[in-house]
Amino acid sequence: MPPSKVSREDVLNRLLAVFRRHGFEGASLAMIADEVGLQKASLYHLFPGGKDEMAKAVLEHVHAFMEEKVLVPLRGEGDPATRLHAMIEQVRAFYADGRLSCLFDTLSVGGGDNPFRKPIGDAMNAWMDALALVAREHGATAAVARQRAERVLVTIQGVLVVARCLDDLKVFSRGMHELPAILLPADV
Amino acid sequence: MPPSKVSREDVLNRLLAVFRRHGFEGASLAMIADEVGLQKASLYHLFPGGKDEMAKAVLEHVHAFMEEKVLVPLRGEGDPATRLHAMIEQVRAFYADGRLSCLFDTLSVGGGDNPFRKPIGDAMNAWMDALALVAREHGATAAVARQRAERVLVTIQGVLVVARCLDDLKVFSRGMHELPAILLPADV
DNA sequence: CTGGCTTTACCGAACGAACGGTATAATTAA
DNA sequence: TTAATTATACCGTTCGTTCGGTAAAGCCAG
Repeated sequence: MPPSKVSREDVLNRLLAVFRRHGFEGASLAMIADEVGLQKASLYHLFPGGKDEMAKAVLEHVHAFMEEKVLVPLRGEGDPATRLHAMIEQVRAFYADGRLSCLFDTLSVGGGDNPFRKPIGDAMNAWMDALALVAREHGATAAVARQRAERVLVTIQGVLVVARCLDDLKVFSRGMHELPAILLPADV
Repeated sequence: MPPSKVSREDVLNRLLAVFRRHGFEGASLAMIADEVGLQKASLYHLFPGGKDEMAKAVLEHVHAFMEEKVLVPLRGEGDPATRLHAMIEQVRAFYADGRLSCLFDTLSVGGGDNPFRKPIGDAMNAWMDALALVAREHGATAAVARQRAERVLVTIQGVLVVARCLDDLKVFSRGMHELPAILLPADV
């Protein structure tokens, strides 16, 4: 067989870049093929299910990435503050300091019949669980921990949208800076 | 002349509903015509500039609505807490308690060449200014007031995205509940 | 080795459908 | 009649998708 022009990892990362930037409807096959560096027909060889399967695969790819780089460290050893800071650095990198949008945001638009909603919800819930665990270990009750974890996710998604709308990366930086105080406040 | 089937106000509100739900690329003219209750040709009579002009008009419509229902009350008389609560009620209604997405979010996806970015940024800045004014009157310095106003906007945008991704309206409600503590904390 | 066979990765060309957009005629209150 | 408004039909383009086919690497009997 001929050698792959691009590894599957690269293909998924480039698909991620297109979908997070233009959304599902906004990303045309021509645009995708151009960005990935393959012809449309080649994309259908890799993803027989077409555009839907590409987006699904990207969602799974992001989930695996998050599991490895975010959730495992969050659930790991060390004191809560250190683990949270590790997550924050990964989040900074993943969103390029606020320059890139969240795939969950861009792929969750559209009616409730949107087939991406469920995997997105699952991923977000997993993220929230891992954050709540850290808050619990810091001393919060289960209910309070969950509330604080939710605030962290709300802040991350919020700064991404506001930074994009205002075209101001500092909004993102400030938001990241506030996360420790949100999840692990000094009093209890 | 034949009577208008729908008032311009209605047309704009229905356009708003389509764009905030499906985004710009996701909203086809067929879908728009169906939702608005007009034929495509009628839409082009109302908006000769096509889909772009429709989205621009919706943005202006939202801006005018916000100016009247949100910014003016925010800048008006009465104590800061009362004015903020008035805004929160308007926000609740505008987003249908979290069921509807933010037009700024759905129309700001895509590259930086997106023509809607500027009006969106202007609208958000105006909103932030009005919020900062309230915080200032509550006793905060200009810098702190701006920071708190930013947190309010981040929270609103954040809960909208998270509520949509988790399909959980309570996220929105909880976020709205926290806004007074964010903009007008008890100390200072 | 070696030749043929299979498998795999990829591409050019084309498909019908839907896209955004535009003419032009029909309709209708003033 | 007239002018605003809507309806029908259609334009060229792009959409997502499919098909037939090419070429390179692995496999294995001779």
